[in-house]
Amino acid sequence: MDIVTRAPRGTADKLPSQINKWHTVEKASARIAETYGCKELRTPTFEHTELFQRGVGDTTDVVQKEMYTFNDKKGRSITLKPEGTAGAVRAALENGLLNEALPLKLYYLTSCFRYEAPQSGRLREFKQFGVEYFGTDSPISDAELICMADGIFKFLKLENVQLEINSIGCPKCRAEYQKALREYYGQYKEQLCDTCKERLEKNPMRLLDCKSEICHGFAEKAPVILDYLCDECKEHFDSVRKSLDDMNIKYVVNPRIVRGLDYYTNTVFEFISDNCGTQGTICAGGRYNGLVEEIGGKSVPGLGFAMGLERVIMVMDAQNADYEPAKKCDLFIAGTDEASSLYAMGLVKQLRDYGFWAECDIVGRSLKAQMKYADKLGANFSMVIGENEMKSGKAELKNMKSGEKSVVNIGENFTESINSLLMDIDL
RNA sequence: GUGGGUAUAGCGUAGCUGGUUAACGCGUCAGUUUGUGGCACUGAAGACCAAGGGUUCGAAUCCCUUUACCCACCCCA
Repeated sequence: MDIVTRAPRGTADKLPSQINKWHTVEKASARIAETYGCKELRTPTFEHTELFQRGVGDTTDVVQKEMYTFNDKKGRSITLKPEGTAGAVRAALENGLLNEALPLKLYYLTSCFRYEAPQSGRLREFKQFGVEYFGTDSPISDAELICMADGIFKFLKLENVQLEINSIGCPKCRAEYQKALREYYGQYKEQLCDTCKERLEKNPMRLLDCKSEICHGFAEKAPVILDYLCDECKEHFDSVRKSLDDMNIKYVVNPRIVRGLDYYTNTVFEFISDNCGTQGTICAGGRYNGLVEEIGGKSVPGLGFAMGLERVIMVMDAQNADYEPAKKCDLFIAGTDEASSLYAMGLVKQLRDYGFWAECDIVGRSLKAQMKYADKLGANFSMVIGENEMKSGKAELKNMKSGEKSVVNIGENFTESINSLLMDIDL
């Protein structure tokens, strides 16, 4: 196949027959976020590259290897957003949103772009639903945020989704912990895999989720971050846990969760399912108290999460979840000749003005073919207009499922005559 | 970047110990007597069998190369 007839690697068309799945998850997540007081924010698809270098972190894989970066015609370095948080923070700062009553609660639905090797549950363009809270440091807000994500999955009836939480502390206690990690892994340095040898200096926490057999083995006995939290961070984490318990939200503490984005502090969490290939994480997030300042604002605490919508849909597909049904045509009006087809078009227009999905023949089919087509559209009702009907001003409205017919006026008060009949249907 | 797999009509597949017009299901279109769909039946359109090269009298079928896609590692939502 020619390159122009093929979508770029790692992208996927969302076809009409599948679009109800997207509507289902997008509407559910947006509506639930709104019940938590979140307002929708839409930020540009691309930003200055520096924003992500600063926000996401210069040393992360996402920034180092996976960004779609290019120079625009004036030589500015531009990057397609690889995640949603940095742009949200930038927009909040730029537009003074943090100067109003806090907390500021935002949500967004957006495509993200990462240049990765595509596989199951991993695309180069993928869609995220995300939520960001700004201006609250209270552990209750961590719990509320997690509760929201949990609520979305419950609303969508996802099964076997496990919530894992951890705290990676503040910069102070993390430094202590990293020192301990370096000491621990230092004694096995020669045996570590090559990447881990490098990570040991730069970001020892990443050694914990290394999947090479040897490193993985060492991780089991490695020091645990939770033992190194300072009093404040420990108290925060305990409070978050208590709030979750109070809200009856089940979770497991997984001290090995290390997020790949630099901005996280304190609480981090993941919602995991084994129904989306080997990519278990369908939603992840946490607190990022240093990010706003890092990007150039005052010190304002923040926290948020992002859901990978393709993955959520994969899980729902695997679990045969219910999506909102595809819309069906309300009424098909068939014509028997040129004059009646034209008249049918006029009636259809009137119904459309009322908000109904009405159809008539626009390809010149025979009456029989029109009826077949009406059936394919899943039309709830059909009606045939011919010479007789035009003369008498009356036509038969046929319920396609039951076969019942009722007579309606097709003259002056057509819509009044038919309105209630169309509305009444509940097939 | 490293492995493994796949590539045949719009979609899903069969054919792959080489042999005349590449098959089937779904879908599309038309018809089964003229103004009524669903079911059934009949028929039609639609594929240079991913591309290029090689072996052979002859290749979708065997060999090589390339490309694309899928899956896994890595990393992440």
